[in-house]
Amino acid sequence: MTTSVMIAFLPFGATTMSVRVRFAPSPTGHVHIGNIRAAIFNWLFARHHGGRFLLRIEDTDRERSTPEAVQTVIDALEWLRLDWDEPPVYQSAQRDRHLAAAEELLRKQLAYREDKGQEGRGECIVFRMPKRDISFNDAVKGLLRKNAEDLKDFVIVRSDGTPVFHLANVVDDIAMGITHIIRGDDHVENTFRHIALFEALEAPAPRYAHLPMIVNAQGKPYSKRDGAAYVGEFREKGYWPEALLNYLALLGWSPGGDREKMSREEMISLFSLDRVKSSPAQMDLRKLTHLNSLYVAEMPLETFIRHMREYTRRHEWAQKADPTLFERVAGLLQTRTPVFSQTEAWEHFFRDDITYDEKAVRKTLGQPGMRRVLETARACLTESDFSVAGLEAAVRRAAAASNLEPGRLNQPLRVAVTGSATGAGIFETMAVLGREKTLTRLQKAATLCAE
RNA sequence: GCGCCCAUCGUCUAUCGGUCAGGACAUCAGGUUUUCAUCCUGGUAAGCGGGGUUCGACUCCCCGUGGGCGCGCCA
Repeated sequence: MTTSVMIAFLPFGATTMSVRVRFAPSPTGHVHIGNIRAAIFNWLFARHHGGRFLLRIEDTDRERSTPEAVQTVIDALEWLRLDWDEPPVYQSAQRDRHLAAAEELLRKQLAYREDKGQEGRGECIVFRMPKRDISFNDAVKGLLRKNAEDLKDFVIVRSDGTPVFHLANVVDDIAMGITHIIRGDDHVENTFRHIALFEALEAPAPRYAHLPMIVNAQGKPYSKRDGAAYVGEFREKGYWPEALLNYLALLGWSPGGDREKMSREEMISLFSLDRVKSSPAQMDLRKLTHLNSLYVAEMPLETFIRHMREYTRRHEWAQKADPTLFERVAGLLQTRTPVFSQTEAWEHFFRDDITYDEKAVRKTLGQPGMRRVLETARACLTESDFSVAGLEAAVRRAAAASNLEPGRLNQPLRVAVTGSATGAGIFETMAVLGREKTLTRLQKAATLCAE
């Protein structure tokens, strides 16, 4: 018999009780991807069980915990639509409660005052770890056990009178009625202490689930230097929240089988802690981007337009862009936009001057006789209407007139008109660009051509 | 150093003792397309090593090896 039976745990089955989980970030000015992933799992778990998802701001570090930093957390959650069910609890406001708990432990001889000498000035309050083994059944890692001799007493109130993380955390969880704690792997070792605290405070311990870390290619914790690491960065780079949510949910969890792309409703109904892996997962930006492009491609055009307006706002060319033209370009480029921030293919539609890709120019316009070929094309296009079909016919005529196979003229035209060798269909592009711009650019491009 | 945890294609994963070890990203080769991308078809690619248990092990156990986490008056 292990001692774990002596510790009161909340009932095992989530169905017979109302689930209350929490996301408890310390506001630092940014929300790390690993943290938000913990929030996602908590949220999915709560929604799956019809429970409550709560928010607790661990703002005990007064230096860093500015209102702006708190807002960053709120923004991240709102952006991903991880809604919480009760007003946020601010840990800094719970101090009396924390200290009262410490006093109670002191009274019960479960904690003691001590002057540790070191940097401390005066006495701090130390929690007395029970002299026996502690074990608990982690929902993802299984039975975890720690021997008594590996568990040391620890400080719960500093000599300056401020409560330490462990105390605050447990006291708040009790006050908030938390039933399941779903958090990062790095907290596993703390759990033994926390369980002892729950017991000492005569509260049933919640069920624990420790999520594997998100790591980089070197197996180290994923950080800013490995690419985007904060929620805000993903947003800036133009990832769609549904795609990021989907991708992050798949990091360490899988519904089984081949399911990958899922709506949030599907994830909610499929989610379960026992399908969470216990090995670390490596972040793969390429897969995220691929998933994102799928989401972008399938969203309603109006939604795409709305977001592209937002993402292009900082570009000068977009500020004065004709709304109708903007919409037509969006229609042309939606399926080739992996992330909202990728606007290279947009720019030339809205500018008078275009920049030519040197390599593309050399390869196409640099061909002998190209100046005459373009002049012929320009003549044919001048006579054409600017519908897609009309343009295609005109280009075919121009190709024939220059003794070129059908299609051989397309790339030179593309480079002449857009400056680039890649892009949407050339007929569609010219149609959207319109007669005036197309013809002007063709004329201009002649100067870049070989004789 | 001590304690704990982890280990399937390059990456994310499926598999709950019996599978030609499946899917996705990436990659390669074809095809479609007016370019690129998309899309379609196909290919390369995995059970860390060694012992057990079992008729049978990726799956269970043990020992290695490798990696991670923890060991604060940080959170």
